[in-house]
Amino acid sequence: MPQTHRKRRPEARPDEILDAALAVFTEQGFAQARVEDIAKRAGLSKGAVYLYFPSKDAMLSALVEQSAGKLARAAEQLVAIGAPQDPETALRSLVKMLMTAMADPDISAAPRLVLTEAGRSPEIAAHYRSQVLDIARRAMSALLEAGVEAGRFRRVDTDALMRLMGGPCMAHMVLTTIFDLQPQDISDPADMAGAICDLVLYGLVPREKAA
Amino acid sequence: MPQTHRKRRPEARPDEILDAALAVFTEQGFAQARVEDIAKRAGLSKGAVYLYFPSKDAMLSALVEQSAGKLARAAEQLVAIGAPQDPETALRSLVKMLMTAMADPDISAAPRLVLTEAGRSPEIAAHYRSQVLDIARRAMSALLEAGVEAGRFRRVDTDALMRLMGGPCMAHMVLTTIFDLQPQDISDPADMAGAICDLVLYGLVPREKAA
DNA sequence: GCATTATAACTGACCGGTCAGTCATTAACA
DNA sequence: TGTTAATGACTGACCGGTCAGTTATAATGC
Repeated sequence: MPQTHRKRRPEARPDEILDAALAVFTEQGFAQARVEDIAKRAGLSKGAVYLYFPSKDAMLSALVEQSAGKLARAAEQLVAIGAPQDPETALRSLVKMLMTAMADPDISAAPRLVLTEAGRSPEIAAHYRSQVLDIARRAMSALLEAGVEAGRFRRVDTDALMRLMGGPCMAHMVLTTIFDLQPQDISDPADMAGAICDLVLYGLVPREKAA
Repeated sequence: MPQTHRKRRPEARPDEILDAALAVFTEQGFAQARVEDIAKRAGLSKGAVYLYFPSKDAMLSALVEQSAGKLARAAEQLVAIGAPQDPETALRSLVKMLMTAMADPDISAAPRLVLTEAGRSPEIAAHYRSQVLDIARRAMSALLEAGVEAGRFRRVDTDALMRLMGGPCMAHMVLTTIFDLQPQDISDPADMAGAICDLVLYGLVPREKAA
């Protein structure tokens, strides 16, 4: 048997397995994904996977843990830098970033898994909630406060604003990845982000006719 | 009635089975739900279920088919009646209805199943897309057009507006049912709908400072 | 009315396939 | 030679779907 010299790299294994797991979970969904397929893709046998993870569920948890917060922290940083100078531009950048991220299957893979699997696993839900939703909420709250302070924003409800910005991004993800709408059927994420920010910033009712 | 052994009621069976299926799917998720449990809950044996449905998948499809469109048609009707007279109030009513529906676990059960299972079953996705999304889009488009005609709304992008109204409702559903946020952790759906409509109608930027 | 036959609703043991997780064994090093 | 990484055949549980058999009800004959 020709020696595949790809052995003895225990340090790198966990990440390799998680990469493979993300790919297979994304392609097949968690329940349909077979551990053996994950192992194959990582260049291992099934048994070896169990040297690094105690169960299939643990792989999902680790995956969520790894990717959860990455995006939220990026958003947090973007707000921290941009909001004090120009809250409006910061808001636009934030939505554009989020929308673009959700349109990218690689980036949205983990949130998508959470969406479909969190109902089955309360601990994943709780983890995601604290690691992502809470961070995002803090960032949005800070952004809004900066805008209000600067007299650029009305003092509105943080949660309403958060859902108004986050909801459409989630919708974009659902439409493209779950309902499988193709790019030609759906607006470019950056354009959509722009249109949504325009609407939220300036309102549906014309300015000259404000009630 | 004297006969507690309620048997032989073939006419009522399919609906009884679907009711049971919805309950079990909602509690356990589709993959985890056992056909035998559905049968038990419907007061039947597993075999009998297969007299009425050819497969477990068929039960899910029938369920989606049954409930899909109900909400969309209600929305369509609400718009058809309200939009010509007062587009702004119609929009508010529409969002309130949607948000309240998504906050009710019984009503949102089917959409939630679609969200988690559509990725696995392209035909369910396609069906939901044509029966619900397309109807909703037409209604929103008509509402927007009526408002523009009446000079009450700016002419904005239909899809952006749709996502801006639908996204937060979906978010509400996800937060309450998937992340299991309790009523005390989250705004009342009607209040949230009001806050969101206020924001979208009048914009985040104060009127007196319009750019 | 009552007995007999026919029919359709229903049952639940069973089959076949799948797959997470285990473990005896082997290969690769030091 | 001892240790560690890795293998993959195997186990056991699970569950969707089937079907031979059972039972309630209706139809028919007398």
